[in-house]
Order: sequence, then structure tokens, then C-alpha cells
Amino acid sequence: MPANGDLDPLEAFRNQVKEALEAALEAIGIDEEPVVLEKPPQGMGDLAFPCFQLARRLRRNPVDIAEAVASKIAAQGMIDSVKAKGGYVNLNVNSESLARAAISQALSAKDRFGAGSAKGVRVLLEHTSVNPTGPIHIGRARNPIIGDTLARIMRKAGYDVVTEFYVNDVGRQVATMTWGAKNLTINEKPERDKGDHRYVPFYREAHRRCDEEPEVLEEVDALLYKLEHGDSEAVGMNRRISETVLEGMMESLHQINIRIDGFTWESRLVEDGSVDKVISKLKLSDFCRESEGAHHLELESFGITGRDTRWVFTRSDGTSLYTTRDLAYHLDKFTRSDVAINVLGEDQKLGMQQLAAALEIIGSDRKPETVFYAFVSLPEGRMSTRKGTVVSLDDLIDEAIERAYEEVRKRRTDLTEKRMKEIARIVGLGALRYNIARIQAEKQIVFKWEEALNFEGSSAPFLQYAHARACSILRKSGSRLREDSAEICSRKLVNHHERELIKLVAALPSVVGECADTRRVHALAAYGQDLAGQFNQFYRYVPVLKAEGDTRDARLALVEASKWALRNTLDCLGLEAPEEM
RNA sequence: GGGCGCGUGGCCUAGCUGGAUAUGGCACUUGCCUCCUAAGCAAGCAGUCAAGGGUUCGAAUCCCUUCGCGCCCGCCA
Repeated sequence: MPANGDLDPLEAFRNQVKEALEAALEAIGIDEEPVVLEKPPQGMGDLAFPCFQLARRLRRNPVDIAEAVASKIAAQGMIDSVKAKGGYVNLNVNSESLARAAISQALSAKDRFGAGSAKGVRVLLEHTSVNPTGPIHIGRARNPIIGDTLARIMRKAGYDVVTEFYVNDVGRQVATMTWGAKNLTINEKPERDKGDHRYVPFYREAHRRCDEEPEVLEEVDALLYKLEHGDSEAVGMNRRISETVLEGMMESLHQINIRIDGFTWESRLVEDGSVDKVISKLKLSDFCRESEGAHHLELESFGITGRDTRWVFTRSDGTSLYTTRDLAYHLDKFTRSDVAINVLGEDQKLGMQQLAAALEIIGSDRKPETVFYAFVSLPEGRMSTRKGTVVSLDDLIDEAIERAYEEVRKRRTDLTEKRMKEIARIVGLGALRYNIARIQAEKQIVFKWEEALNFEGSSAPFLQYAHARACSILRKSGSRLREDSAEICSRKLVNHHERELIKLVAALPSVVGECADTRRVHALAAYGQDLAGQFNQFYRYVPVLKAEGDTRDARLALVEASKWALRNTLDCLGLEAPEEM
């Protein structure tokens, strides 16, 4: 039994099935066969044990084996029935005990329903970490959404999660921006009056001047050198500007319900000497080479391939590079966590491979885990700051709320303006997050407004609507849930719609645990859709308020349990659960 | 030149530790509001799972080749 077995009704069933299968296999003389279970297609049961592997090993017909195994399993506990079919042993869960377990847990755990027990594992989850030079655009917006959703899911599953943003305030890009802010006079107004947009015109112009005027480039280099050698004036100014930009970016993230627990400033790692320490260690390595004053590691033997297998970690003037500092950062992270996870764009894959090799070379036994995501592009191609084809997260947020407001107005005439605006915000921002979270991270996304702000079908409003419907029933019921809710549910909820809904509600803890362990956010979005869809069917076919006696009370309890399952799923996805819409 | 990832009905997508008729959604056609909010429900239409070969009793899933798309191979971050 896993630590949280008592909290997970489906897990309990799975364990009973495993035990029963092991005993049955032993009874027909088969030892040490790993029991692998799968989910059969609709209508064939709840769990299946395929006998084909076994058939090959024993040189026996899988159909016969399945029948022999099935005949040795008795219906008991949560196992309701066992049938052999075409080489599979299909098992059905006992609806009464599942209802009892799931309903009682959902009703008592409430907003904790779905949670796994504390694992005592410290997770440091780094996400977003974009350069503080300008606003976040949607090409990168997957990062905070995937990162925050994963953090929420892992927290729910019982990990101790701290999210962190690594602020790159040392490199050339930031130095370029700071140089621009200090030396240029620009009348062009930024797109928005917001910290992250403020220095964009300066940054853009400074960049252009660097390309065209060598002496500007030299000045930026000089500033970079000062920054890395602790010149207090340069460091102070750079820090102020970075902070302003960072604050603007955080405002945007707060709007989509994302808050980051901690920040590590890259400059700190330079100041406190940890970068120098890493550099000294690297220089002692057998893989280190020097060329014209710059140092690099020769990583060919670490499976790094391509035109260049060198990994440079100091420039000729002795200053460090981004990845060198990132190496120091990872060593720091390891002291504060048991598991370090990075959410990164797929362009960082080689960099992470090199980092892993460098970690090995300096004798670290730890490596970060990485969730890579592919970039979001526009129908006309890649987003480009220079071509001016970027869509900022701020634009997306505004558009989402605006479109949602139109939808609310179409449907509701009875609400106050304030209430409509509030619902529009919840629904619009939900749609935005859901549409990013629902897609497997490694798949490319071509951004289209009508998809990103979809309000029906596979979308946040679909889930939120089911939740609002549940709330509406509960609000109108005028009665309190009974103490013996779980018991009457197990007796009275007998029709197909009720039972299928219970199965999905019962699955929440397993789904959360699975998503957390595999670090896959999109699977929870898919579960949410199934759950909401099943609730909507129930809503359509099973009257609650018009039912009578125990049946009414049992159905009300199921609505309440469903409400918690929906709400907690929404919460893990970072979406708000409106009580009306 | 090399490496990594992706390629599933007109469009988006799940499944990818090999297994029973390939999951949902959008769009389209057709029903359902005197009934707990129709942002919903039901039915229909629609698939050579990029192509070819191989392994296997069995391949969307594993292996090889090819094609297409993305990303990377900086003393940038």
C-alpha cells in the first residue's frame, strides 16, 4: 500500500486487483509475473490484465490463461466481477464501495480532496526566468503557465514546492539596456506605462547602435566588465532598471494567477564569489583547455556532438559566461532542494546537456530535471521583436478579458456591470491558461486568437461552467448534506450517469499523483474535461432538486463531491472556479 | 555536416514502458430550453495514425531509411 492509499479509492481498488491477480497466478503455478494493469476500452470493465506476455513465455494460449486466472479470482472487497475475454482478464470495480469511499473522502477533504500525503521531498522549481529587458511575449508565455501549473500539481500531490525565478541581471543584454537608459534620450513612448515596457525603446536603440558603432559596443563591454567586477554605481543602476522591468513582468503574471516564491539574482552569485569558485574547480579539470586566455571544457567524450564540442566558461578578459553562472546557480539550488526542476524552452537543450556534463566534471552527483517546451509561433511565422510581430502577454490578457466580457453580455442580462466584469476576467484568463496547459509541452503551438480564446468544448469555461452548475444546484437545494451521505450514495446512486461520474470523481487523487510524478501538466487538463463532460451528462439526465427522499440527498452529495473535484482540478490548473457565470 | 524534438480525420488534440472497435474538441448537418444556467446534451459526417521497410502472435506505440516542420551546434543570454 502506498502512503496515501487510504486517500485514494481507485488506488485501493488497483491494489486489491493486483493482490488478487498475484494470488490467482500463483494458484495456477505461475510465480513472479509482474502484474501490469491497463485501462480497457469503454464498457469492458475498469481494469484489465493482458495475458499475452505470459502466453508467450508459457507457450500457451492467452485466452486459456485468462480464463484460468479469472476462475481463480473471487468477487470480494472492491472487486465486483471478473471476466475473461479474448486473452484479457477484465475486472469491474464495486460501485457501492467506490461510491462510499469517494464520496466520503471528497466531502470530508473538501479543498484538500485529491491531495497526496506529504512526501517530505523539497522541490525547487525554476520557471519563467526570462531576461529582464522587456515584457513577456506569448512565444515564451508557455513557461510561466507550465511552470506554475506543475508547481500547483506537485504541491497537491504532496511535494514541498518552491518556485523560483532566476534573474539574469549580469549579461550583455541587460548591460546594453542599462547603457541605453543612461546614455540615450528617446522621445518614443513605450507601448504601455508599465515597468517591463518602459526601457524597450532604449534597449532597441542601444542594440542598433551596438551593431553600427564599434565604440558603443566597447562602452557596453566596459559596462559589462564593471558589472562583473562590482563597480557600485554600475551595479546599482543596473539593479534598479532590472527591478523595474521585473516588477512589470510580475504584474502581468499576477493577472494570470501566477506568483513566484523566490528570486535569485545572477549578480549575487558573482558578488559572493560562487562563480569564481566554480571557475577554479573547472580549471583543475582534465577536460579544461586554454586558448588565447579563454577557458573551455572539451566535452566530446560526454556525447556532445556538432560543429563545436567546446564549452567555453571564461572569456579572454577573465569574465564568466551565462552558463558558467548558471552552473554556480545549480550548485546553490542543490543545497536547498532534493529535486531541482527547470522549465525551459527547447533552445536550451544543448545548454542543459553541457551543464550536466560540467556538473559531473566538478564532481556533483546531482543533475537538474528539465521540462522543455516548444515555442509558440504566429500563423505568419516566428515572432520577432525586430519585425514588430510579437504579441505580448499583456495584449493577450486584455483581449481575453474583452472577448469574455462580450460572451457574458450575450448570456446574462440580470447581472450588475461589476459582476459581469468579474466573471469575464475569470473566464477569459482561464481560457488563456487552459489553452496553453492542455497541450503537451514538446509540441509546437501556432497561436490563433480564436483557439486561444475558445469558450466552448475543450476549454476552461467548459470546466468552470460545470462547476457553476454544481454550485447553482447546491445553492437552490436549501438543505444541508446528511452525515450519512456516503452511505446513502452507495445505496441510492445506481444509474449509469451517477456511477460514471463517481468513477471520475474518485480518480482525482490518482490523476494528480500521476501528473506530478511524470511532470505532465496537460494530462490534468484532459481529466478536467472528462470530469466536466461527465458532470454535464449527469446534469442533463439526472434530476437532483426534483428527486425525493434519500435519492435527492444522495444526488446532492454527489453534486457536492463533484464540485470539489472540479474546483480542485481548476485550482491545480491555476483557474478560478466561479459560482455563477 | 551533426544533434534533439514534433508529424494522428478539413483544423486542434489524447494515446507512444507494443495489445481488444485510435481519445476528445473545433468546423459542418440534424434534433433537444413550459424541465436544477443551452458557455450545455444527443445523433450524424469525417482517419492509408507523414511515407517505406523491419521486429512481433499483434505496431500510432519499438528499430532502420526517407520526407516535412521546429529548435540547437557564439569568448550571446
